[in-house]
Amino acid sequence: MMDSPEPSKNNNGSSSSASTLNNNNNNDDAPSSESPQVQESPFLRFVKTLSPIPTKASHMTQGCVGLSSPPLVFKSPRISHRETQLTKRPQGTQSFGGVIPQSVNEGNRLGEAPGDSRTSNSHQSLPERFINDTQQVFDFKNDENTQYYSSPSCIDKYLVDPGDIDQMYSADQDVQQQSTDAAETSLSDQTHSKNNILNFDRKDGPGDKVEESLPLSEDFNKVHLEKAAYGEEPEKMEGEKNDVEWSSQEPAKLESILAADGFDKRYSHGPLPQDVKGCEDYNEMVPTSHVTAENILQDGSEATLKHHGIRRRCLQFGEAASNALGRNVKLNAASNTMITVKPSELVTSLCPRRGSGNFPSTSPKPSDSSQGMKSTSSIRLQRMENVKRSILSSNVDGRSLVDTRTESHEIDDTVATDTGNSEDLNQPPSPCKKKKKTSVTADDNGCKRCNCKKSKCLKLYCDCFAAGTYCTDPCACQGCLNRPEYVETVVETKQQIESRNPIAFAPKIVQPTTDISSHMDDENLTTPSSARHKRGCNCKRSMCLKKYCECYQANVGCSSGCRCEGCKNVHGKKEDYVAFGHTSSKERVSSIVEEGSDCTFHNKLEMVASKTVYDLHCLSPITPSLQCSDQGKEDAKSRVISGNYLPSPESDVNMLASCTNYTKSSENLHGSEALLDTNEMLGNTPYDSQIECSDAALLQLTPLPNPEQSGTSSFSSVPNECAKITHSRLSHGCIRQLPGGSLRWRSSPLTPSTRVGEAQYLQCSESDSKLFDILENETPDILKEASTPMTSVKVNSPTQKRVSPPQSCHIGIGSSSSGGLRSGRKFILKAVPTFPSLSPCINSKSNGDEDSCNSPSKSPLKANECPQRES
DNA sequence: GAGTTTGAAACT
DNA sequence: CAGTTTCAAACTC
Repeated sequence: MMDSPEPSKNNNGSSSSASTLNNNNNNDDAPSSESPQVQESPFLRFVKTLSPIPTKASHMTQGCVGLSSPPLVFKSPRISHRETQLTKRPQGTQSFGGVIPQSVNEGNRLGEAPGDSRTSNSHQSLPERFINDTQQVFDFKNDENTQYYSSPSCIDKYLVDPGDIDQMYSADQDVQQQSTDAAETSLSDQTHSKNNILNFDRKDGPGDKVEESLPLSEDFNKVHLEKAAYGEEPEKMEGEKNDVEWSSQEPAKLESILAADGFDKRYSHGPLPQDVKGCEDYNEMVPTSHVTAENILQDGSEATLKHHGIRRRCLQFGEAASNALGRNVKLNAASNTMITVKPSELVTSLCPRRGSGNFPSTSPKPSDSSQGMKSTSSIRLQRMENVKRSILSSNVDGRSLVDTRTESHEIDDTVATDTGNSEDLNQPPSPCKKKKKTSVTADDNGCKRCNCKKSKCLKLYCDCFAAGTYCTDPCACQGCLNRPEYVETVVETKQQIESRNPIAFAPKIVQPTTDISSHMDDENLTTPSSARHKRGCNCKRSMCLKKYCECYQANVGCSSGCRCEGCKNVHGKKEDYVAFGHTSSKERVSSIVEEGSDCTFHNKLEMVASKTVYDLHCLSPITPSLQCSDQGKEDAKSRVISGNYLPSPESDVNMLASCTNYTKSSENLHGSEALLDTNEMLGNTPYDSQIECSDAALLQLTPLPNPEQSGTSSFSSVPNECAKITHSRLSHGCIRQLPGGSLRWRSSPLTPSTRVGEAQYLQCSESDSKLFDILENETPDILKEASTPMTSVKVNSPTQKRVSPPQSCHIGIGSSSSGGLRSGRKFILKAVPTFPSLSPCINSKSNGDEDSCNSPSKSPLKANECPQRES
């Protein structure tokens, strides 16, 4: 870290140089970090001068390392990136304050961030530590990450509260950066929102654009943050374009380039706070997100960032509101425009993008991407297809890597385009914005955009609103109030709707508690056919063969909950579902069992689950992770054979864990990719699944890195397995909830490093809440306890209505018995309850939010219960 | 691009 | 809870 930053700084004179530097740094970093050289480096010196605390890079790093054992965690490049990003960002802003002004100012606006110094000042010494840590972690790779400075504060927090990375970031950034500005900004924002509200009817006053454009452009901005941060939008745009081109190029180049960009961006962050004042922060803005995004880019996980950026759209209103209060992170592009990035969005974006291994070909056109960033779901769908293709096309690791990057490139493109589109809906659309206002609701990317005329986008008629996201530029809505400016209105409206229907914002698609894989459609390899619409459709004339049918639109089959007439849903007929549902899993099991050896029913179930998972992995174009999947698969089987009572979930978990382990041990990068891949795999699933995938990936990642977790969750004990299962399931089902729940990351149970990575990851994801849910609900027990030190997990999602599918059930299933599998069809509304599996009955804290296994409503039942019951 | 169809959401 | 209206997307021309 230290090294990279330094060189970057030194080189910073030119962004281009930065990129090269980064590359060089990568090479250099490792040694430097290890050796005292680092201390000697000018950067360190500078830092020392700045920070009262003597730079003990080694110490710091060691301490951190010891705690988190970052290297392991970071093995997966992406994760590490994230982590680094997390740490870095804060530092970047903070440490930079001191350092940047000197060197960094360069092209980037780093120099602009005088305020940064303010924010960072107290922590200046910390950065070194952090850097060291990060260096260690990342040295193995490029470490574009290394470039930056880990934020000392982050480190501290990290150390202190591994669990709350999110908070850290949010807190750090918010507190530090925003602390000074935040109050003002928040106030201004609120006032803004009020003003906006007052004005809300106004449609596109030119003046409005200026004001609104900034906030509205959030999503875009988010995406752009990275770009904007540089202040190089044009260049960046080009750079992004280049990225796209790069996709085909060698990863190394990409990384280097990305690193360079990321570097600039990072620096840009520093300035942001300052600029931010001028700009209003968006509620959505999340410091962490910014960090992650940037970091990700740097890491070569660029794709991830990009992915994240893609997702930007998802806003959980509740969160948004909260964010508005405090969390908003402001990034200043070189220009006055502020770009806000939501972590959640970022994260979510990751999944979808990843999903499309084919990015280059399938990658949404920039223009398209720009148009619709809104609905992640739509994106997901498209990606699913892409993923399928990719999966089908390639399983090769290297390929997968390439693909992921390409995806990232795509993301970049989208981002670039997005950046272009920052205008309000009402406002005259930028060229890109309302391009397709036509009937199409989703972009090529799958981003949805609404076209509401009378609902003001404050009713469920509005897809954006229903999805818990703000309308974006691509939207062609009129009189839209579903914008950051109107957070209050949005939140109130949402609350009202929720009061009427608590699960109104819950994910519509839920997976049955039973094995995910059992119903995998061949067509939709990634999409479990088992997924069903929460409420079911009511089609009468479309026969569920057109998009009028929500089930069909979601690529899920109709279920018993549907009241459709003449159902001919290609994804699954209602009748079939009813009849098939129960038996299908068993049948599948039997078939699978044939392959496997003698197994008990449970084992069979596990087999099935594992198999499904395995299949998914296999399908996914992937990195080693997939390969790992094989191992994992076997592991799962072996486990099953061994008698692990945990059925499918475990196997899945095991699979994942094994994969992750494998990746970690073997290749850090691969590990990250693997995660991505898995996510992608999952991502194919219609809507929720993608999220789940991401979650799964996260989960996977997390467990390994953390010794504790590994111990707890990963392999050894059954409970661990349960936890794993829960994780996996969580990943599958829990995350889903997007819209409603606005969960905040609080703690990740994982070790610091892992936590950090996770946190970043999570934060990045659009579905912060989702991830959160997952973590909290799923990991919860295990992670919480295991990771204990940091276990502060909070579920803040105001909405929290996640109807996450089955996860709880899954958990239950996984934990206890096949019961869940047997039932097969239970849908869990709220995903996340807790991880019952790990600890026999640990109630996730509160997750009460969501449904227990079956109840869509917030059943008190928690994961604990589920397993028990089922058992 | 305009108009129609459709079904969810909202309302009564 | 059922029926009706409103709404916006999907679809057709």
